[in-house]
Amino acid sequence: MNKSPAPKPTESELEILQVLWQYGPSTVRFVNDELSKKRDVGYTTTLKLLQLMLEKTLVFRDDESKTHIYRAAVREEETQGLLLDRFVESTFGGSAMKLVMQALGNRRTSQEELQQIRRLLNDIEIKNDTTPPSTNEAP
Amino acid sequence: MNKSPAPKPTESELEILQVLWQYGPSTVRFVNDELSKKRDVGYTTTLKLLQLMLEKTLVFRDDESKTHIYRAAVREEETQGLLLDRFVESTFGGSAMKLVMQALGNRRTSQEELQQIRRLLNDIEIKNDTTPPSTNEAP
DNA sequence: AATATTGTACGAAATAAATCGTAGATTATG
DNA sequence: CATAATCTACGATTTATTTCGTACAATATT
Repeated sequence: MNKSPAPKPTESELEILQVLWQYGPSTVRFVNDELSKKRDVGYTTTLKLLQLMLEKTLVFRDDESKTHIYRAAVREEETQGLLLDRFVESTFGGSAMKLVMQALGNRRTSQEELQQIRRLLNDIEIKNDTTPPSTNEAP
Repeated sequence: MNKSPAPKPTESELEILQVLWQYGPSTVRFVNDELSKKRDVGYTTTLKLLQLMLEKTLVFRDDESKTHIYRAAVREEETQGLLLDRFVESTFGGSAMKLVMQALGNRRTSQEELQQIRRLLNDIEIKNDTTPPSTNEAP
């Protein structure tokens, strides 16, 4: 039923996806230049990674012209959500709350950001009131 | 000046730390039994891991008696914070906000939990008012 | 005391991920 | 047109992590 199996980007692949998400379809050269700003990577390394990602269907590519163009095949939010799940599981033993507390607690968060979170909380509460829980009613 | 260099637990080491954090000092046997509840691990695998962790000083061990007892050498919150930083960096391009939004947004969060977060936000605001920003004043 | 059980040490294989070198094709440039 | 620059393909190496087998010591059991 589902077209995509379950792509699971590695650390390096993530880095590449970040670039593609941020700048849109890009050449290997461009991606590599971006990565190089942060750390040291060889061109062929990036190329290879992208080729592997193509097989995993983490990216699509347009090989019309000689210089291929790669673009993300997975959506940012979805992927982040997936990784978040993994992370919450492995590091916080499954408790998203713990994570949020840590993220907010051990970090200087600006007034503006706090405000933003409040708004988000309000939105969520409204949704909770409006659309009753789909699952989890008293057992 | 600093006694600890910078321990960076791997995925498997994390799992072990979780057990040690949760149950306190434990034998290899116990840790292995716990891990085995979730997935399949051989006894010597766990043993080896713990020995490696000992070298990395992720754990201490008491080898008075024949059966050694291991205990976590790193604190839960600290370690989680460290991993959180890495994760925020690699997955959310450094934006803790984005992460919090995702964690709260794409997840059914209970009324209680929301309440808890509100309280936390209040606490943080109070601290912000009380103790002016240590860093980051208008550049 | 002999044997079974349980434990540690440790090398080495299996796996996964990242990096790089080289070959050969295509396009740009003098 | 010849040569340089740029690009892809792909095998092979390197590095990190996990897993396991085997040897041997200590303890418990019969």
